[in-house]
Amino acid sequence: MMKRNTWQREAVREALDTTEGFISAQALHSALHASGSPIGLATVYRALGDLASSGEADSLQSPDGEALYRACSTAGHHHHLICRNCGLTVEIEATEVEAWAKGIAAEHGFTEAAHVVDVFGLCADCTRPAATTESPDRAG
Amino acid sequence: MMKRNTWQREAVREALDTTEGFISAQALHSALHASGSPIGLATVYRALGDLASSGEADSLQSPDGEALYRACSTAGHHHHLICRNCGLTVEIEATEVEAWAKGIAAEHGFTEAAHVVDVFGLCADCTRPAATTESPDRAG
DNA sequence: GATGGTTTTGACAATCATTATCAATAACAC
DNA sequence: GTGTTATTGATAATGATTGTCAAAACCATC
Ligand SMILES: [Zn+2]
Ligand SMILES: [Zn+2]
Ligand SMILES: [Zn+2]
Ligand SMILES: [Zn+2]
Repeated sequence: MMKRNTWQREAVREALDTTEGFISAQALHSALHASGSPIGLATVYRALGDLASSGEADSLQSPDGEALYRACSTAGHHHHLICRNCGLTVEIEATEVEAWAKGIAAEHGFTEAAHVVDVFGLCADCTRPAATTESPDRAG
Repeated sequence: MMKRNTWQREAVREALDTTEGFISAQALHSALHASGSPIGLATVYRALGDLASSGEADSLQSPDGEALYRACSTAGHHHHLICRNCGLTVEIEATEVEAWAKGIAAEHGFTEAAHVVDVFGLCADCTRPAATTESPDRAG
């Protein structure tokens, strides 16, 4: 079962690359359609799933259970600092946490420890006194 | 709009208390029904939502986007070490992680930082060579 | 360039968790 | 007890994700 290259997969990869922050499969599909692509929704789901499992994309569950994806720039294992207002995402290393997680697991007799570590907050821009009434757009 | 006490809410709280590890709204509803309670599904969802937002219960999103709940024994903010096989959960404090999260956020100009930090693994019991063919039950 | 076995696609149906409805019911202050 | 009002629950609605499967696209080979 050899993988084949299709413009659809390439389109998804590219769309994801040009997207700032995390985006849902639905949103990415809309974006592609908006830019004229006739790609199907199911295909976007499949492509994103593949990218995620091959490590080319990061994925996480939004608080309301939606799966979000993001082009992954750092090769190895890493985590994210995400602006909950504009979606801006920073890839971060968490050496301390890696060690801590491993330690706490061992300490309790757990093996094969994996972990979920994400930090959400307001980026510098979004922090500027919301007093200015205007707030940055949410998800492009 | 004053909150009222109903046997339904109490039932949910109790069911959650007697449950080891995290459980979904659907599963908790089934469990209640199984034990003879005629409580409605929507009510279970509402009760769990309330418990979670009042801090009496912890909640997290399972990898497949399901919301899971657990009676919270520790009052303050804390994290979890969860057995991905049997659901056994250990509440853990992580002073280091708190500091790290706060630091990394500030370092990047982020404010109002919150974080999601959970460790998944196999507990000591579940680690015993799966060679014994038999494995502990999943979710009660 | 044509051919053929396979993989991939996509329109649409099917799932499945969660939320919205809204009339009937139960809490509780008086 | 009575009235006001929050709560319940059967059911419909929503919305994301997955399954289906014939048609289309890939690509190694002729
Ligand atoms: Zn922002
Ligand atoms: Zn890590
Ligand atoms: Zn276990
Ligand atoms: Zn914490």
